[in-house]
Order: sequence, then C-alpha cells, then structure tokens
Amino acid sequence: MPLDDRKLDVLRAIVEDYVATQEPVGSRALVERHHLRVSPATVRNDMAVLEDEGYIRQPHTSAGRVPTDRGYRLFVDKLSTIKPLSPAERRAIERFLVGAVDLDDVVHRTVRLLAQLTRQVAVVQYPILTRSAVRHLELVPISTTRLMVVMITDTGRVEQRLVDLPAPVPEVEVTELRSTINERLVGKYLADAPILVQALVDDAEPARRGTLVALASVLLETMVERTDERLALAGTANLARGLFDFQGSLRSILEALEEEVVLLKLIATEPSTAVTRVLIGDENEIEHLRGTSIVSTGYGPGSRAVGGMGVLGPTRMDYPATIATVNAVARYVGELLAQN
Amino acid sequence: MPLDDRKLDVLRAIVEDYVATQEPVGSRALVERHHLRVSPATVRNDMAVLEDEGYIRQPHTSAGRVPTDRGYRLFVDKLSTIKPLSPAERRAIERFLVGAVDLDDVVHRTVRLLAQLTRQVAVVQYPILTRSAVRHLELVPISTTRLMVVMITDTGRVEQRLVDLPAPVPEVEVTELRSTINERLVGKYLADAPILVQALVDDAEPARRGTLVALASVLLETMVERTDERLALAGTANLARGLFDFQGSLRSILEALEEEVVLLKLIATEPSTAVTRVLIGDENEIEHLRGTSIVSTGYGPGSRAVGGMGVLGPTRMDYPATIATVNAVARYVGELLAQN
DNA sequence: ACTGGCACTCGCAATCTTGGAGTGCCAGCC
DNA sequence: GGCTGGCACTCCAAGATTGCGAGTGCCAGT
Repeated sequence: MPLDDRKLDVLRAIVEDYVATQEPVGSRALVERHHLRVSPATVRNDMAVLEDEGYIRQPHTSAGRVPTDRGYRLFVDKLSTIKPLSPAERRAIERFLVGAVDLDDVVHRTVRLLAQLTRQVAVVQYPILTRSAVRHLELVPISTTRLMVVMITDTGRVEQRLVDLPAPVPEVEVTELRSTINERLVGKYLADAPILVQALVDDAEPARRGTLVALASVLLETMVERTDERLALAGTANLARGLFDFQGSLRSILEALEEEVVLLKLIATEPSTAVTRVLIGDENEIEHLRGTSIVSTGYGPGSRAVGGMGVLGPTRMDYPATIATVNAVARYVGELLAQN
Repeated sequence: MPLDDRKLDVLRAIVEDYVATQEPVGSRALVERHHLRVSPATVRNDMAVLEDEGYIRQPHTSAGRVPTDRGYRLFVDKLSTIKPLSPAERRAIERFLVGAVDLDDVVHRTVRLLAQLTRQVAVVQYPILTRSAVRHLELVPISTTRLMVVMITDTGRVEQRLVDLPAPVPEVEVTELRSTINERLVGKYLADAPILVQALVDDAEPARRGTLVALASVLLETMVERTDERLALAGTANLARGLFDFQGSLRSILEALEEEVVLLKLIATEPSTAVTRVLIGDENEIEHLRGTSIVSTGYGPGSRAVGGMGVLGPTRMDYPATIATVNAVARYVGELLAQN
C-alpha cells in the first residue's frame, strides 16, 4: 500500500526528531514540534501503518517510535534534501586544507577535518596508484648493475624501487632509456601500465632486451602490484560520545576500524563515478559494523575518482548534513589535487 | 619508617592479585592465595601501615585494598622481576616480523604485534631522521636547472626533494657533485648534517658555489627540518575491554591518542640509551592520560635508539610481562634494522 | 609480635513502588 | 471515510528499601 503524503511527513518528522534527541518520539511531541495540522490520535494511526510497513518500530510497548534501517533508507532516498553547508563550514574546509605541503599532509588534514565537521569517525583512502597517472619517471644509476626507479604520480605519490640488472649498462644508455620510458609513460594512467610496459619491451632492440625485461618487472611491481592501499583514520574519540547505544559493540567497532582491508572495501569507489553512497545499518556486510551507517564518496582531480573517503557513525546520524559535508570535502580535495 | 620484608611481600601480593582480578583484595584472600605464614589480622595491620605510607588505599570503608600509583611504582622498582617471555611469544615475534618488505611494513607489523602481545594500545615511532645515517645520496638531473635529490638512510627511509639551480649545470658536473657529496656524507649521521653540508659549501670552488648553496639548503631541509615525526598506532580496541575503569575517560584517551605530538613526547627517547621507562598514572603529564600507564623504550640498530615504541594501558597492568614484551620486541626490531 | 574474635561499616544487588509517557481502540463527529 | 477526544492499559525509569556479605579496626589473650 502506498503511503500518502501525511504519512511520509510523519516519517520525516520522526527521523528528524529522533536524530536530534536520540529518544523515541511519541505522537504528542510530534504534533507539537512539527506543525502537523492533525491530532495526536491521527498521527498514532499513521504510525501504526508505518510500523506495519516496517519503517518504524517501538523499542517496547508504550514507548515512542524509532526509525528502522528501512525507515532511514526511505528518508535518505526520498524525504530529505541535502543540507547546504554553513559559511562557517566552508571557511573551515578552506582554512584546514590550505597549506598542506605534501600528499601525506593533505590526507591527514582531510581526515581530521572530516572527523571534526561531522563529529564522527572519518576515513580517507590514499589515492589508488592504478588510477593515478605518471607525472615523471626517473632512472638513477646506483652502480653499473643497479638502478633506482622513482615514479611520481599526478596525485603526488612517490614510489621507488631498486632494479638489479642482468648485465652492466653504461650511463649513456641509462639516459636514453630514461627518455624513452618517459616518452611512453608520462601522462598515462597506471591502470594501462601493463600493456604499455609490455610494448616497451617488445619494441626494444634485442641488445637491450635483457635490461628492459628486468626493468619492466620492477616497473610493473611499482605500478600495479601494490594491493595494500593505505588509509587514514580520525575521530575514533567520537565513538565514545554516543556511548549509549554502541555500548558493548564499541570494542568490535574499534577492531573493525583497525582492519584496513575491511574499511577499504567499504569506502572503495568505482573509478569513473564519484557518487555518494549511504550504507545504513545492516546494509553493510561487515559483521562488526552492523548498526553503524557509512556515508562515502570518491574524490580525485576532475570527475575521476582516485580514492574514497567517508564517515562512519550510528544509524541515527544527521544524514543530510553528513552527506553535504562529505561531498563538500571530497570536492575540495579533488580541486586541490587537480591544481598542483 | 622502612617497610620490613613481610610488608613488602604483602604489597607485592596485593599488586599481583589486583592486576589479576581487578578487584580490591582483602586480607583473608591474600593469606589464602599467597602462602603467607601469618593470619589475616596480621596482614590487616600491615595493610594499615602500607595505607598510611600511601602505597595502597581503600576505595571505600570496608572494601579491600587497591594499589596506589606510589604502590605500583615501588612494585615496579623494587618488588618485581621481569617475566621471561614464553617460547610461544618468542615464536610469535619472529613469525610476525619475518617477511616485512619495507620500513612501512616493519613499523605496521611491529605495532600490531605489540598490541596483540600486550593486549593494550601500542605505539611505534618511525625512525627519527636525524638519528639515522646516510646510506646513499643520489642526484638526478631533471632538466639543466633542476635536480632531484634522493636520500636513503640506514633505517630504510627514503626522502626526495627537488632543487632549482640558479644556473644550468652540465651533466658531467652533476656526476662529480654526486661523488663528492657521497664521499662526504655516506655513513654520517643526519644530526651532523648541518656542519658537514656547510663544510661542503665552504670547500667548493667559487664557480660551483651557487649550485652548492641551492643544493645545500634543500639537503638540509631533507635531512633535518622535518620535525613532524610520524608514528603508528594499534590496539585501541583493547581500551574497550577493561571498560570498567576507563568509563567516561575513554573518550579523552582516544582524543589524546589522535594527537600525535602528545604521544611522541611520551615515547620519545634519548638517542644514546635504550632504557625502558615506565610512567605510572599521574606521573605522566598529559591531562587526558592521567590514570593510564605507559611502558616505553627505544629501538634501533645496535644500541643506538632511532625511535621509540611503547604501550599504554590502565595503571593496573601486568608490568613485569609488559616490560618484558616491549623490550623483546624492541630488541628484535633493532636486529632487523641492523641486518639489512 | 602475632592471633582469634567480635562489632561495625558500607557497597551491591535484588526487590518493590510509583509516576508518567505513550499506546490502542472505540465511539462520536464532520 | 477520515479525523478526534477520551479512556483503559502497558511498561519503563527512577527512586526507595532491604538483606547480605565482604572486609575492616580494635582489643584482649597468648
């Protein structure tokens, strides 16, 4: 049965009040605070329907109503509009991120900013290597049979590896190699690296084949084989604020937060889109994080997402505000990355 | 008044029991569990003295006794012997650290290991740059007026910076510079860098002065000006275990843990010594960490400490075991760093 | 110097009581 | 048919009360 407008209004009111007060909301209070033009009794009837449909529930008989995961879902999808950021918040974002010196700094500042603005746990993934592009590649002769490869990406990451060469290579040749490689790879996405590097090997003069094969394997390792993407975390102290509902699960939440792999899965994004996603309560599949909600999005220069970021909090969070904040911060960081 | 042997025995027994049970310990239980050859009444008299002297206290009249910070201090300094590690623990340490691929990996594994073994919050500081030695310095011409400086330290850290040169420098000259610099700096501690780099500039031929000055400033920046030492954290979930006594302060503890600067102060070590330190309760000066104890030590190749590591837990922790574990892990990591 | 005994203290947990908020339902009203 | 006021009912939360037991301090006796 479709819910009429008033029932939706009631649901919205319940979500808003519950998020604000953290207490089950009753029919009388609802009518008073939101100027619904009906009596508490009417609201009660609507509530009964909403409960039948699974959008709200009673913690116990004769208590007020509380939204269910399903209720929050409907609220987020249909009933809420994203809350615009206050000027103070905009200023905070700028002030916080201006002056970051390197990638590490950007990520750290971002995650702290996010935690502070949302008053929740924030997670920021470092830019994924395979979605970055090569800005510069450097070959450094350490000895005649050892090279150091240094790669700088457009997101500011720097990676280096040592290569053991099968035979000595004169320095002139290294210089040539350097420019060849740079010609071929600079500006290219690392996701395309395997093909490009293979082509490099295939096109090489036979005499240089050996050197290039050694180099290629290390290049690939540098560019794609790194699966352990890192992330930064902040605001765990905020978990202890709403101590009331987390209670015993606080421990397992903290445990889950230390499992980087788990977290990565949650905030991972598709490369192309930068859509904001909201996982509510049991929608997320991590056992220990049941009962928490996650708002996450991608960020990167332009519309390309090179990493994810998000916040984690109780299901009864202020979704409109949180979504707005996460979006704003992600957009701002994206611009920052595009600039330099 | 000096405490006689039996009173010290009583104090030791109280500490051990309280650490084990987390409950105030009474005179009867004490006599039963530790085969003290006296009656409960006698123990009570001893307890009264210990309480007068401030080593133990009663949470409330007619409850058992609990050690005070002062009591723990005496226990740690005089009454306990460091508990030898179990073979299982030794094996765990080796298994955990073997196979670490780079410095980042070593630090991460170490901190998790420490958290797991002690079941407390673990902190590991990355090797301090100024206490490392130069293993290799590389100059890479990016263009005729730009160089990339790459430095590798003996602790495995890699740092790189770009230098803008005042005038074009031919590649031959770069090669010469590279060997000169390496001759002068390889094997030297970064703490000595300022003097050595200055000497380098002073000794240079006037024609090269400009280049060297530019280079020197960047070198110094790379070598010493980085004050923001990083650290890794693990085991915060363990805080939620003993929920009982942390209670309201959990939040502020988590907050303090996110303040890296604060933590660094706590586990920072003198460069030369690698003494294990124990801070008990209010002995530590961080407001929010009152009521927690910290066991920390330095680690590094040989007897030189390049960084600190430690664990943080409730004042009623198992000091002998914790101290032993922290020491063992630090020693092992030191060996690991010395090897490669 | 140590011990057994005894009166006393006091926190804790269990039980009970009470007040109030909120519901569901019904009969009446528009 | 949808809305409303009224009413009986439910049940949690917060206080008050109580009994129990662990533990103490002290004293007299060995």
